[in-house]
Order: sequence, then C-alpha cells, then structure tokens
Amino acid sequence: MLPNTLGELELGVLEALWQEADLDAKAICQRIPAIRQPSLSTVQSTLERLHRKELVSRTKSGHAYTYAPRVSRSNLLGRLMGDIIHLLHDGKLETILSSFVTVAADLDDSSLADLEALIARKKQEKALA
Amino acid sequence: MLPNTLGELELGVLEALWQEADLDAKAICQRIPAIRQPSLSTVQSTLERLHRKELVSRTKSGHAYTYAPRVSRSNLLGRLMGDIIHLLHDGKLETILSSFVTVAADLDDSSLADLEALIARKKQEKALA
DNA sequence: CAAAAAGACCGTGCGGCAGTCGGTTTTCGA
DNA sequence: TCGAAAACCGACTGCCGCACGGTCTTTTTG
Repeated sequence: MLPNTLGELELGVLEALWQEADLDAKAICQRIPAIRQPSLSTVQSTLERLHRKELVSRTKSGHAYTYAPRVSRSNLLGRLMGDIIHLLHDGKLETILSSFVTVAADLDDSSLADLEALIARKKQEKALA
Repeated sequence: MLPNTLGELELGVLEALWQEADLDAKAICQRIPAIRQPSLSTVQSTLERLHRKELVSRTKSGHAYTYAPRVSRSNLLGRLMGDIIHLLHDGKLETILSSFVTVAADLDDSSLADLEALIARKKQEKALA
C-alpha cells in the first residue's frame, strides 16, 4: 500500500548508517543489535533492497561495497509523512496542518514554540531564495 | 512493521464511511469504485478486519450490521504520523518539527502562514485549559 | 601466477498480511 | 415456521520482508 514502507532490519541497517556512514556489509552486520544477529548474506540482501529503493548509495572500495545513507533521518521522516498525507489527502490543508500541531503538542509542551521558531527560519530561507 | 498500516480496500471502505456513516456492508460495497467491484464477502472480510483494528464500530440493525468510522480522517492521519515518528525518533524534537515544516512548505507556499495561525490557536486553547 | 580468501550475487523457502471468494450457518422478518 | 438476507468460516493467492546456503567473481598474497 505505502510505496516506501520499510522492514525492521532495513530500519536497523539505516540506523547503523546514520550513526556512522561509509561502512561495508560486514561492519553493518556487526552493528545490528545482538539479539538478531542475522547472517552477512541477510544484511547484504537488505542492503541490496535499500539500494534499489535508493535509500543508500554504495561505492566499490577494494572488493567490498561501502554503503552510505542517501537520506537523512528527517528526510525519510518527511518522505513517509508525505506518503501517508498523499494517501489520506482530502484537499483540505487544515486537516493536515492540524494533525501536525496535534502531534507536536502531544510530544512536548514547549514544542509549539520550537515549531514557531522553525517556521520563522524556514520563511527567511525562502525569502532569500 | 508499522502496526496500523492499512490496505487499499480498507482505505476505500473508510473513505466511503467518512463520506457517509452508518452503512451496511452491501451499501459500502456499492460505493467502492466501479473498477474493483469486490464481492460482498470481500467487503465483509475487510470490515471485519477494520473492526478488529478498532477503526470502525458496528451495531446490529435488523439482521445486518451497520458500520460507522471510529476515527476521523485527521485522527487517522495523526495516528499514522505518530507511528512513523515513534519508529524514527532519535530524541531530537528538531528532527520531527523540521520535517513538519518541510512537508508543509512542499504542500503549498502559503501553508507556513496557515501553520502559524493554527499554532496560535492551539496555544490559546492550551492556555485556557 | 596460481590458489585461497573475501565478498557479491542468486535462488529458494518461510511467515505474515491483505485480498478474494464460495459455501455454510445463523438470524430475522413476513 | 420457513425463506431470504446476511454473517461467518475457511481456503487459497499474491506480495513482501526476512533469512540463508551455495556459487561465482574479484582481490590479495605467497
């Protein structure tokens, strides 16, 4: 249904790469929480899928691929949010924005102020461009 | 992975119920886009699943169930956003909020102003409570 | 330069979930 | 009471992420 959905191991791999980029499959494998310990092949398959989805980039370095994330955490967050928004969009902007505010308000009491500051900054960026 | 994910037909059924609540399975079936035309059984299965997920409520009326949505569109939107936020949360509020702003900015140039207005309203609501 | 080591690649199987439906049982109303 | 309408029950399909072993390719090194 959602085109960009990702599985548990895929996310774990991304987490590892966000923490430290330019790792090969073996290194990533070692950084996956000990409980799972998937085999190297499994991690490679997962990296292959992530690469197909253009969520990671890779370059040959020696005989091994070195992987790096193509999206930042907030980038991915924005993309996924965009997906579900598109999925549930009814044309009313208010529907979307109010759920933003609701989520932000639920997260933290001071977040509304933070959100305002970010908006101000974003506005300024837009003005400059 | 995402606990509250929903399929295409499930969403279609919800759309129908958001447009008009208190329908039985047959009526919902007729309101599904003509291209698909799933059988009544299929719609019933879907409604059953939605009911298990607590996304719709139902009451017997005669010998048929009458269904109504338990969540509004923006409600569901907020829930799904909360899910992916929780999934990708790294403790930094800024990550989340900036993706809000990015999405809002991508949607419409005037939406930043709308967002500000909503925040002001939300703040006022909070002050009163 | 050959052989061994390291890693990519491929095919397969498993499990879960949505979709799909036909057939059976239940239930209500005439 | 009895017939129709609807719920209910399984079964099957297809898709996708997870998982891995085995094979092929590419380095590296003695």
